Amino acid sequence: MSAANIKQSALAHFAKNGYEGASLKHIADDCGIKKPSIYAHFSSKQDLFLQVLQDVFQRQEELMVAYFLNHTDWPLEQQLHGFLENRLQAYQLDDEVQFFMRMAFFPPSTLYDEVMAMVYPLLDQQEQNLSRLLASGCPEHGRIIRHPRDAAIAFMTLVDGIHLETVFGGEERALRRLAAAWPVYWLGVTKQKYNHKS
Amino acid sequence: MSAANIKQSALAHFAKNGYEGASLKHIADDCGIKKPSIYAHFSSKQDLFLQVLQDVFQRQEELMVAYFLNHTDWPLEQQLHGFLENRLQAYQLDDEVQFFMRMAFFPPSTLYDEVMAMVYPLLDQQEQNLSRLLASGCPEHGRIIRHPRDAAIAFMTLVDGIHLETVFGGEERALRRLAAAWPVYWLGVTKQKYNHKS
DNA sequence: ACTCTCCTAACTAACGATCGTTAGTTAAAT
DNA sequence: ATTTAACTAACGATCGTTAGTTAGGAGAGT
Repeated sequence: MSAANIKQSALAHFAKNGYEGASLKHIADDCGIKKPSIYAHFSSKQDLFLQVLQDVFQRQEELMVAYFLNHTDWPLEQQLHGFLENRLQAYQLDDEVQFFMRMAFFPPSTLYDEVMAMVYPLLDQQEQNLSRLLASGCPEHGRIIRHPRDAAIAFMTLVDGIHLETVFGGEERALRRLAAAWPVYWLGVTKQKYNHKS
Repeated sequence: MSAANIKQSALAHFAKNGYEGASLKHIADDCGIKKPSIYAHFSSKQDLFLQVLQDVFQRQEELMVAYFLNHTDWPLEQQLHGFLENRLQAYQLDDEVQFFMRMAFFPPSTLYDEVMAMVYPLLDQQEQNLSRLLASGCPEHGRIIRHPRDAAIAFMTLVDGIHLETVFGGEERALRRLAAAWPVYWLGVTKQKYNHKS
C-alpha cells in the first residue's frame, strides 16, 4: 500500500464527509489496511489532509492553466465556453472538484488559515488570468469586451454557479445550467452597454 | 433556557462546523447549560439538527416568496436585481444563508435523504416561480425575455455564484460580484438572440 | 392562604463507542 | 543488517446518549 493510495482514498472521504466527518478507520478500511498503519506514511490526520489539499489544489491549478495554454489559437468565445465544458467533464473523473469546492467554501475551522493560504492565491491568479484574456478582446467577431475585469468576475460567478450544480445535481444538471447560462453570459459580455439605474 | 435559544446556538455551530463538526457540548456551553440538558428539549442530535433545518428552510422560503409578493409593482429589472441585494443583506443578519448553502450542497451523509427532501422542493419551486415571473416579460422596456426558463436557470446560477461568495468572502466581495455580474446577466437576458456554434 | 402533587428543566455521573494517536512487535524487502 | 510498512494492543479524550436526582413553578383540594 503506497502513500498515493491512501491519499486517494482519503480524498474521497474528505470530499464526501468533510474533514471532521472522515475517520481514519474508514479510510484505512478502504485501503485494506488497519488504522495505525496510516501513521507509517503520515504523521497525523492533519498531515494527511494537508498533503491531499496541496495535491488537489496544485493539480486543479495546473489543469486550469494548461487548458488556456493549449487553446490560445481558439476564438475567445470557444476558449471560455470550452473551459466550462472542460471543468464539467473533469469533475466526473474523480472527487477533486467536490473536495475543492468544499474546502474553499467550508474549510475545517481548525485549519482555516492553512486552507485559505492555498485558496486565495489560486482564486486571485484565476481572476488575473481571466482579466488579461478578456482584455485582449475578441477582434475576429468585431466585438469588444468593454469591462474585462467585470467580465472576469462575472465569469467566475458563472464558474462557481456551475461548479455548485455539479456538486449538487451531477453532470446532467450542470450541463443544463451551462446550456442556459452561457448564452446569457456571452451576449451580456459582448454587447455590454449598461447604465445601472441608481 | 428555551428550545429556541438552543436552536439558535445550534444553527451557528452547524453553519460554521457542519453537522459532524458541531458538538453538543459546545452548543450547550454557548447556551450556558450542560450537555445533557439539551435532551430535555430534543430527543437527539439528529432531532435538533432536523428541527433547525426545517426552521431555516421554511424561513428562507418565506423570505423569498415574500420578497416577490411585496414588489409586484416594480419593473422586472428592479425586482430581480433587488432580490440579489436583498439576499445579500439578509445574509449578514445571521448564519442562515451559510447553513442553507452548506446543507444544500454538502449535507451530512447520514442524513442525505432527509436534507434533500427539503432542498429539492424549495429549488424546484424557486425555478418555477422565476420562470413564471420572467415569462411575463418586461413590456415597460420594450424588451422581451425570449427563453424564460433558460433565463430562470441562468438567474439561479447567478444567485448561487453570489451566495457562494458571501460564504467565502463576505458581503463586500459579494457586492463586487453583484456589481460585475448583474449587468452582464441583464443585458444577456434582454437581448437574447444567440446561435450556439456546435 | 396553605399544602400536596405534578411537571418541567436543569443537574451530576456514567455508559459504550469512536476518535486520533502512540508504543511495541513482526515480517518482508533492500 | 537495516529499513520499511504492516500489525496488535492500548491510551486518553471526546462523542452522543441514558439514568437518576433535584430545585422550582403551576394548579388543584382542603
